[in-house]
Amino acid sequence: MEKGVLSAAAMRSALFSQLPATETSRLLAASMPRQFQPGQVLFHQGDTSEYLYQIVAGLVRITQINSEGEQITLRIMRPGDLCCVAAFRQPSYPATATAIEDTTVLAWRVGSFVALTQQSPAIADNVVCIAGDRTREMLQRATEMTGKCIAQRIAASLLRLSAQAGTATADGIHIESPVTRVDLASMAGLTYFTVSRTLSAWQKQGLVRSGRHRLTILDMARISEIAEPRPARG
Amino acid sequence: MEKGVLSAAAMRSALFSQLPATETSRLLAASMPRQFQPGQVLFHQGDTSEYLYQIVAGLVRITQINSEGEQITLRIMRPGDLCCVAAFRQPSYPATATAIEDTTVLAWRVGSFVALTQQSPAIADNVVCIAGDRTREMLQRATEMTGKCIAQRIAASLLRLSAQAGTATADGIHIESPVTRVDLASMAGLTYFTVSRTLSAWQKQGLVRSGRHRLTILDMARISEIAEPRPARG
DNA sequence: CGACTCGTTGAGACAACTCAATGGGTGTGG
DNA sequence: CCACACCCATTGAGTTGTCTCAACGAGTCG
Repeated sequence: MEKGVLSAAAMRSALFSQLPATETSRLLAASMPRQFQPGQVLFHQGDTSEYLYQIVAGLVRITQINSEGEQITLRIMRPGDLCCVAAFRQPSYPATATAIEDTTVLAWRVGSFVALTQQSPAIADNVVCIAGDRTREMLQRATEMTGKCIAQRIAASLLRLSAQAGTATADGIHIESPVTRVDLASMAGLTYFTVSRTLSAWQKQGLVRSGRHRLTILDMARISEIAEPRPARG
Repeated sequence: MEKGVLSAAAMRSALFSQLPATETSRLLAASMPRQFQPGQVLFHQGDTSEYLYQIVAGLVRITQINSEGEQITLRIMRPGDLCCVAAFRQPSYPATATAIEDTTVLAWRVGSFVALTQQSPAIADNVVCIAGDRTREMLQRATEMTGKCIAQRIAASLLRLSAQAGTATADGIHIESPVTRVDLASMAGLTYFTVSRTLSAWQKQGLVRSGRHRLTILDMARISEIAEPRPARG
């Protein structure tokens, strides 16, 4: 990918949002473009945090190992997302990031990135926004996981997944190849089998269309309703 | 509480950490001390976010309503904690905060706090640190909840609770009155009864001492081991 | 066309939930 | 000072729902 295209793509992101031109160029100047192939790991859980990544193209799966030794998919990162806010001022990465498509990122050394935020209130402000957003999402996720009803957890994970890795089509939201129901299961903290059963049932009801390596949400409204039975207060 | 004491207490916190004197006084000048009695609500989930709070004394329970309509305890906030980072640049509070002891806070209007962070890189830096920390914690929590084994979830919640609301005694970590096993159940996403059963079993093994409105962790090491069976990989 | 992989489905086991009843502290009023 | 009532915690029995494991079916690739 060419440098101009790369920075153009990067600038449509929360990190670069509403930044004065000087800050934008400082950020870009300090960044290093890097490429990852599917399966390549950007960083491992527990590694000393050296780099921050802004995803420009591709898809990245963020996983954590739970106490039973299973890989839990926390979220899918897409172009525009900043990886990983939780490591920002921490000694080590809290999770593992794996490219699941050909992925292009801008990388910053943690030290230089911190220096930039300290020099530029505008950048710092954007980082704070992103961090708040991410915290809120994880808060939400932690709450969702406490629900007893499995269908709700699957529906909630499905919504999350569709927002993070879905593409809109005529039929509905389409979730493509590298993201399988294995991801769905590991996001919802369930078995494979249970997810498969639930999706089968939903398919019979016309809520989703599910197949080999692909998944389409046909009736977004009802999936949302399953995830959140009583329309959220507030 | 007197103003001097109040600010002295506030300054031993992540928000004020390593702040130049000018920033400290600006923060303090913009703050308003407020008092809450047990049961009083600092803010409700879904309310427009008007204030940020730094807890100076007391204890605050952060809860969220899950899709089944149950109150989930997300964490307990203690003196030094900043409430709530997740609302920082968000239109509404993502959770409800309730005082569970007589609680003193410093409050900032969101607008003036944002202005301060935009003027002061040092403050912004601290906020980012706090947000990163909180995100990491919730990330961890979301992962813990995916575990099938109930004992692990209870143990993990117990550790979290003891860190957030425990006091060290000769016997072990003591978790006192306003935090009951109802909290523990709602943190772990379990029923009352299941938590009670598990704690009984642990009491027989001498891991905890559990009673009316009080709970002491006697064998921290083994509780940790239950929470994290295979010592976390690095 | 055959081998392989991914997804579905079924039967049985087991663990947590539901609900009800009992036990034990704590505080109050006689 | 004792007895009662109340609240919190414990325990038990039955039910439900997910997990485990195994076999089957379908789609994909060579």
